[in-house]
This record gives sequence, structure tokens and C-alpha cells, in this order.
Amino acid sequence: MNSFFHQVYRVVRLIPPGQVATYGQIARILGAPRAARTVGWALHDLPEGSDVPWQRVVNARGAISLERRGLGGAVQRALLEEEGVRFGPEGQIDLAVYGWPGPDLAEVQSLRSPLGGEASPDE
DNA sequence: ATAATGACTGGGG
DNA sequence: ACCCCAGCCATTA
Repeated sequence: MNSFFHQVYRVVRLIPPGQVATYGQIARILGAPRAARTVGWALHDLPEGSDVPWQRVVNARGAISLERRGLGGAVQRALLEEEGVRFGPEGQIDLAVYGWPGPDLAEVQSLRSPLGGEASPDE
């Protein structure tokens, strides 16, 4: 399945340890700048044993959205701290420091294509 | 095909 | 700067 969800997973897998991206940023990379909520849903749909580093995705404020829902946000925070990400007094991450720059423009094209590695000759 | 949902975001009070 | 409200979008029922 080459759904939007799958594309989200591809991008998230590119985020290196010690860095974080926002839902909106992922959406923007995929060409759907207003689909931030859908990105969050994609991660929600993620199975436990997946190889997707879901913990590296936070909201635009640099905070963990899971914590607001009262779920295992502590787990996400612990995983990030293990990677070297430091949290502010309000439990917020300084995106200017730990924010992921994003993939190269060339990478973006392959991310949007049906195949994971090869880019298709459109646009 | 229509309606509801959600790990979001930006703007207004 | 903080809280609240309405918009947005892909997936599901």
C-alpha cells in the first residue's frame, strides 16, 4: 500500500537520532502542508514493533502531544532523552537546536514516489 | 458517497 | 504570552 501513511513512515525513518521533526513539517515535506493531523494519525496507527522512530515526531511547540492525552508520553520523552535530546522546564524541546533540517530536495522526490528508492519521472 | 475522527496548526481574544 | 476555536486532510465506518 502506497498510502499517505506509508509515505509518512518513510520520512520519519529518515529523522536521525537526537533530532526531532514536527507533524506539520512531515506533512509539508510530503506536499500536504495542511495534513499535519493526518500525520499524527499515521503514527497512531503504527504497530509496536515497527522500525519507525515515532518518538522523534513532536508538535509545533516542541512538546509531546501524547502527554496531553494522558498516554505514555513519558515513554517518548525517555526515548528522546536517551538520544541526547534535552527538554526545557516546560517539557518542551528547543526546535532551533534539535529540529531536523529535513531531507534534501532530491530525497523529497523519491519519498513522494510509489517506490521507496527510485524516483518516478513526473514533475 | 456522506459523516465522523484525530499523536495538529495558526490566528484571535 | 496563554487559552480557545475553527479549519484542514486522509482514512474508516
